[in-house]
Amino acid sequence: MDKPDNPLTPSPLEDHLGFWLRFVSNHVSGRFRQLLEAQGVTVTEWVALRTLWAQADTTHAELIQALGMTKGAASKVVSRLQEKGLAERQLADGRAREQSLRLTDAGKTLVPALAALADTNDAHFFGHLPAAEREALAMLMKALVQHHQLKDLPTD
Amino acid sequence: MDKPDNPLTPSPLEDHLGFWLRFVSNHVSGRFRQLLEAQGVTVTEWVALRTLWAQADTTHAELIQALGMTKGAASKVVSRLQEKGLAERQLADGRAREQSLRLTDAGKTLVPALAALADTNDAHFFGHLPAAEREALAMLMKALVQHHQLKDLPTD
DNA sequence: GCATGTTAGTTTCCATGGAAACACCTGTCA
DNA sequence: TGACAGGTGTTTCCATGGAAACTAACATGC
Repeated sequence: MDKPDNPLTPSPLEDHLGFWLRFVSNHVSGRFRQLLEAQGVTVTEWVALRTLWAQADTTHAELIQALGMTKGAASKVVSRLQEKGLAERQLADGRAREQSLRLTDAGKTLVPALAALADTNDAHFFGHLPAAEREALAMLMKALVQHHQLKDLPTD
Repeated sequence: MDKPDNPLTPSPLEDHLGFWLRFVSNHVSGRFRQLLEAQGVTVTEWVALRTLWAQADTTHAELIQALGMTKGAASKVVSRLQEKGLAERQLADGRAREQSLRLTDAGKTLVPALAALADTNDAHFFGHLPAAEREALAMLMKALVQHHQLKDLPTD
């Protein structure tokens, strides 16, 4: 955090809060990725599935928003889910272009199982912390989001 | 964090600490990525440059460790840095295979500038927080790393 | 009705990283 | 010395995502 006293001796990576956040965050989602992998699903696909679950008929635009990806990438995610038989595209009523996205029965069955993995993973990493500490961390993250008006989650 | 009362209603993504960590972390490194991009460097390349800076003659193995990537990917990073004229490979004395990696003069000039960007970015996101809060967050992240024995930073 | 600009979604091209095959060096042991 | 096991680094192949070109449908004005 502190400014280097001398530009010739750049501050070490570990001096940055961003470094530690990224370090932990990458491990958390990395482990989650492995759990999902065993179910044949990527993290991106999980977010998409979770989004489609939340709302019966989801718009392509809404999915883009939820995934924080470009429309091209989002389109490909849907195609992958379709190939896996987990979701399907349907034409919105009357429209010949706008789609409404929805889970297949297989998708509907899978989501709760994957959600359990997400719960498990979060518990694995943070379960040992006292509730107050977890709450404080969540509050701080949300405050940062609020303070900087951070919008959608960039998948990166 | 809390277990869902009913598996049919999976807990929302936002209930997970991992979600918020990832949300913030991705924004932090996303913004940093943009800053670096203006200098023609990727985040991975920055970490590599910073590593080579810290130690005059770095081993390929040490770089792999620092980047948290596979040796193949690390090899490609070095090639990119070489093409950009920022680093170079040299054969370790006597050896015909083992390399010692080092910055070029251009690389040495660039690192402090990029380090300033890193400082700037961290300050941008966390500078408004009281020092105690920043410290607490850093401590918590380091404690998590310690508790779970997290090793190198997975680039993801 | 139809031309034209806009919008929704797809496809193509490129960059990056993991996995694994590959190429080659080094050390050891017979 | 010479085979061979293990280590070091590169290359190839594949998956994923961004950027932008592209396609098709829709709306609007004439």
